[in-house]
Amino acid sequence: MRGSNGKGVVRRTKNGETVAKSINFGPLAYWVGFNLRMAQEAAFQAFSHRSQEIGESPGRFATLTLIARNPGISQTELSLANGRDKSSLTPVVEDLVRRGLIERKRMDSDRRTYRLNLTPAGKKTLALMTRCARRHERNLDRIIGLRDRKKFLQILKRIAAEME
Amino acid sequence: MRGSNGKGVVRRTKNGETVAKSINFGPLAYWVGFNLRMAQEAAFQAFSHRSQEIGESPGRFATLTLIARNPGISQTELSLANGRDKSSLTPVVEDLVRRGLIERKRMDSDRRTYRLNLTPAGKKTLALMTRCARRHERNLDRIIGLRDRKKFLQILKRIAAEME
DNA sequence: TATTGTTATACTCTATAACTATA
DNA sequence: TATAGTTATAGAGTATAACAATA
Repeated sequence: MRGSNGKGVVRRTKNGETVAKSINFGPLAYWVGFNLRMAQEAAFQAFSHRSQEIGESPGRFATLTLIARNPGISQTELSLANGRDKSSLTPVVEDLVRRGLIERKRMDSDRRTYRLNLTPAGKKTLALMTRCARRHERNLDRIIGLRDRKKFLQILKRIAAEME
Repeated sequence: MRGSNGKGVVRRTKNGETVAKSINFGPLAYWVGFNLRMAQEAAFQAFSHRSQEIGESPGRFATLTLIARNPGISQTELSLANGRDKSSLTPVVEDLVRRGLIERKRMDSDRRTYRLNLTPAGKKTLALMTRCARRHERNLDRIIGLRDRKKFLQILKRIAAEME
């Protein structure tokens, strides 16, 4: 959430002036849906910036982690695992192969299917991104507070699982 | 989160079969960042579907609410309020004017600026969307539980405000 | 010179449908 | 016929930079 804090807007002009104008957010202020989106955008953007420092994107991180944890996973399984259509995965896999982070092997038992695995370079990159993610998580933990973290996570999982 | 529940993937084939394959999410399972994204996507998509029934998108809803609550707001103020660049707002405002939901008036004191206001039709549409959002919120409340709602909302607001 | 809003343009991420090759 | 993965294509949603009108 850039430039907004839920109560007002702070605007900075080019010559360094600061102009504050109070904005009424109405019901948006107390609705979970809106605040969930704002929180996610802020967190996602922060993680994006960290990832950029090592030349990767948040999406690549999830993909590499899933391949690392499920060696030999197929593209269809992978696309189901993160809830995207398999066609969306094609350019991602292509990019990761091109940059030598993963390798694809045809299955012998079913030659339509590819098995995906990390290369040593992919493992190295994943390790870098994982450190990056841990710093990000520490930052989130600081904001959330350790006492409430478990409950907060539980609720997020329930929303993802039970939303109609 | 389609097809995934954080532990496994359930896949339905065309002839009605169900194939379950267990997926290891590794650290993604307990990281707040990832689960925040999954929760937001699930909630956003559910709200999208509800909105579509009345022919609007979630983004239009926030825009209309901000105009309703801040009559005469300018486009720059509006774009700052929801953290987007003003150029992103141009096609949105254009669309809302074209469909007769808002009106623009040049300010007399500064003729570069437009004041935005809802038309009666815009108020009617916003009322519809607000009912739609309340149903969505009730669904979220059911999942979160009333006892934890306040705390959960506080944490979301802190993340949006304090994320680096 | 600075600001408001527009335009031109491009990028990311995603989906649908039609395709191929295999089964 | 059905499935794995690819291609072509399109649609949201967003950003940056340059611009005209106005201040």
